[in-house]
Amino acid sequence: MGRRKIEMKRIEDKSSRQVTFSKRRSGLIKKARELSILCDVDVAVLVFSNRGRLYEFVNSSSSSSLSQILKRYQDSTAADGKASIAAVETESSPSSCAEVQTCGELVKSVERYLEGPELENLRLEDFMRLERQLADALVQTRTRKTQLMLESIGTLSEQEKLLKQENEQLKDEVANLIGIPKSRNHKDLGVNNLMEVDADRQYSQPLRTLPLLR
Amino acid sequence: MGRRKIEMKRIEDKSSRQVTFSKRRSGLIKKARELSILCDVDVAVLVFSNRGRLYEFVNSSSSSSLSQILKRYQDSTAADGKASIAAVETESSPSSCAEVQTCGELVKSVERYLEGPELENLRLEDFMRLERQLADALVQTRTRKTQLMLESIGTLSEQEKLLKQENEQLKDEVANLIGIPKSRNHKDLGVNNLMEVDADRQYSQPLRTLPLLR
DNA sequence: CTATCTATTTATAAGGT
DNA sequence: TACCTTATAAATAGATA
Repeated sequence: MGRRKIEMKRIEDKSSRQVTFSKRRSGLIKKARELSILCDVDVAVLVFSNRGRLYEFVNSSSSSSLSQILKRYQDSTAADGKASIAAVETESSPSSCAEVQTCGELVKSVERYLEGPELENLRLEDFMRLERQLADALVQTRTRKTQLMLESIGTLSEQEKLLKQENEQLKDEVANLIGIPKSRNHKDLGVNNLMEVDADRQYSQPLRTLPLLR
Repeated sequence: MGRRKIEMKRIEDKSSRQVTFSKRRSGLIKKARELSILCDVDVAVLVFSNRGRLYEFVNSSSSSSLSQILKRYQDSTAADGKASIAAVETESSPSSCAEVQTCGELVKSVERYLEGPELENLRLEDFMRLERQLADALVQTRTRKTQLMLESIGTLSEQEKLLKQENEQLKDEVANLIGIPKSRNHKDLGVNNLMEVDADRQYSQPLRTLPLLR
């Protein structure tokens, strides 16, 4: 429904993809709103941009747990967004494995709690409270996980940069030792090229999947 | 975009509302699919019909936590459905308040875990595992909550039945004692009618809102 | 990037089968 | 009930500011 028909495949041109994203996203959310009004039903639409931003529609009349879940989800991503800014300037990931014991203990207590016989003796109110608190814990856990992922990415990209510099230096040294047969030609330095490709992969893949893993 | 423009408000005619629901729902999902393809982004659309049926679109390329959350959500509601059948034949809710201590302890350990300084020393893998386990715990908690709600409803409906029987007996006794002015007429026994209405409300309202509270 | 402007395509309301 | 038809409303692709 424009000047001409378009193929149903990924739009390759970045800027027109962005424009289409903006237009169609608002169109989708408008349609969702109309559907919920005209037909008096609950509708939720979530759209994640490739940069991890969340655009959502949830009709307000649904005070259902669905909207609560989605709101929580939104909150967690909002928190992540702030975390991502902070994470860049954080020092490299500590990865001390000493405290895993604590994690195991927590998990065990959760499992004990949910599987033990005392489960039968709790009241509805207790479960509603527990539900809220578990959901909050889950949000916080996810936020921390994303933070760690961003830190990993930062560390890896630093390492990549250092390796590239080192490679350049080594190439220069090799060229000097041999005697400059040709100027720096990337094609005949297979090993170094492979390393660069590997480094790129480590750097870019987490970025592509990260918004999905929150 | 039809033969004529329509007002943006709930369609009152039931059958044309149903037709519009069907058409616009599929339109919305088509648009969501197109957006996800053209712009290479993750999109989720959830539509709940008034009869509780869920129509969804989640673009398949996202093995994301979003679809996982929604799948979990679906699973938990499916599990709840089975629980509802079993819950009717369960005995009345125990509501022993003795074990709340355990609940508080669990919550505290979760909070301690997420707020304490040892949080900084855990690795990414630990948080991914913790996330899964918290999500599972959340699903189980929600299932148990729904079960308890259904049990409450069952108990209330039992009580209602017993109260009605008792009322009938009392009416008969009163009629016999006074001397049978008229045969059992419901209209002039205002108090009993009020009780019946109340009992009905307690029974039917939770049923109507329950799917939203899962 | 954001907003407007139209020629077109697309969605769909009303009606028919 | 569910699926066609078609006139019309709405969305939007591409261009332009």
